[in-house]
Amino acid sequence: MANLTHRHQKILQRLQEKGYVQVNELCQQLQVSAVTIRKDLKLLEQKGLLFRSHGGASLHNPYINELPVNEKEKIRIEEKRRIGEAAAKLIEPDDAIIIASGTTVLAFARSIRPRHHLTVITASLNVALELNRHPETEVIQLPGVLRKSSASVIGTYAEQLLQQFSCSKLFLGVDGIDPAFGCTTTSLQEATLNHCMIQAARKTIVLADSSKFGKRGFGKICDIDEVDQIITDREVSDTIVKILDEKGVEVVRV
Amino acid sequence: MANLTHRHQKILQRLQEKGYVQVNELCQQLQVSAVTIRKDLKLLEQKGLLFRSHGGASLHNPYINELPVNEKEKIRIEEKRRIGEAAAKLIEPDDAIIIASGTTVLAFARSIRPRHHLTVITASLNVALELNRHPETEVIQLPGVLRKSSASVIGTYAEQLLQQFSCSKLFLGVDGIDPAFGCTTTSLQEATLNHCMIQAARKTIVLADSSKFGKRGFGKICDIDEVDQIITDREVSDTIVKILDEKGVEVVRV
DNA sequence: ATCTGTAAATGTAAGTAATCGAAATATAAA
DNA sequence: TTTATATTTCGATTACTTACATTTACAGAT
Repeated sequence: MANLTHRHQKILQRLQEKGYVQVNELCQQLQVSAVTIRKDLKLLEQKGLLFRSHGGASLHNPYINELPVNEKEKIRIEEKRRIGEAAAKLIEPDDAIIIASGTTVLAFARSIRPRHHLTVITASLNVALELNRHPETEVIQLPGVLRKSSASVIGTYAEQLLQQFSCSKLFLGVDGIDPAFGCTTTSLQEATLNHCMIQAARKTIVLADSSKFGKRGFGKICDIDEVDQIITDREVSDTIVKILDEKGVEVVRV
Repeated sequence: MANLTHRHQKILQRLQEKGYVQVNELCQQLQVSAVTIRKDLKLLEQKGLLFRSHGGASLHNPYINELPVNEKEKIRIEEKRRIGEAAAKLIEPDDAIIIASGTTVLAFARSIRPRHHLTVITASLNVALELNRHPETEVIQLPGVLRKSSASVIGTYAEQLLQQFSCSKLFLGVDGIDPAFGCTTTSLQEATLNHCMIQAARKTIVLADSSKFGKRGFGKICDIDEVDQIITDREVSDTIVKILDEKGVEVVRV
């Protein structure tokens, strides 16, 4: 019957189906006044079960999902700095490394203070410019079409050129790490290029803060066993670390 | 569906895909007035989710500030700006152009405000980042070893890749123009790459302020008759212009 | 069984705020 | 200049909040 909990169930059910509900709509369907619906939505919002907006409510926070690069960079900035610092310590004298693209590896590039000769191959223009400041570092820029959002190259030119190199380490940033599905990123072309990078390097080191775990992006880069090492922050659970360890992936938490 | 939050989501989604959105475009797609779209963009800008620009908005990351501001750039800055503006007017709809490297062509890149589709191939990372802001422009970055002083690539990778393109125009910056000896630059490798660019373009346009005339750099790029047009400032003497004219080079003084 | 008080649930009404577009004005680009 | 884009102002519409009234359910008293 016309019960409060009953209404809440209906509202949440509808929300699951459509991702969005409207106050007007619900009035009619549930045969109650708009004020009541608003009170319901307020309660459900307080419980964190939905997000209120003018005229209705939605299941997901519309603003937290797809933040642009600048904003993305501000998020978990401290974690990324620590991850970058830790990764920078892995660089050895006369290394030749590949650096992919993304905000995490840019933080890494900023942490590199080479004291010996270092060769870097990168797809990211920002990483290239950052490392070009160091006199001991030779930077090789990969070619290709520039992505608007990330200022890094993609495409077959880069993939072909990568075949001519063999580097000691690849430092890779990803959008999602799923022990079952592997590593993913938002764009398919970026994923393809990243996979070519893996093949051009003897060791693959993934840099990813804890928010990336359990997520899946659109484009699959590789299976998890193709990764040698993951550097992340302390918020990653022991359970995940154990699963990854069993698959032969070393996880470093900083 | 006519909801504010929905619109914001759509706008952000589109931004993520294309890196740029236009007010006009969004009006039609979302079936609201331009005023409303502007209000939306204003709100999203305040949230730090995008950057507003005339006629639209972009994700434009302000890394452009990190350009190497060496003394080279400061000198003859006004002349270079005027030369750049004049050169920008030569761009036609659906052009595919090559932009070399140097401070003069960077000034040129900043003057480009494309209204039609434009494809740009460049060796300079700064030019690439600058043009990456424009939604209508497809930027192709050439590969190679990064030069410390100019943040542009050199080397055989770029030379080989250039063989795969045929562009309508090349915009070239040089260090010296000598009617008898030809065009020169400081580095031999840069000269070689520049010559490959000339071969990949149907028309070669040299951008050079008056101080470059009569000088010779170390590396020879080409003979003077390989140049179709030179854009320079008014301080170049009539005598030189006449000599160049006889060799089939059109000189534009701005 | 029938009152009666209390609290929760819901509705009504009145005032407040948000949304949005039209027109006028201002500003920037060509 | 002309043209395109921005901003401002205003009014209409819709949604929201608040305060208070009504209903309902139920416990305890009569």
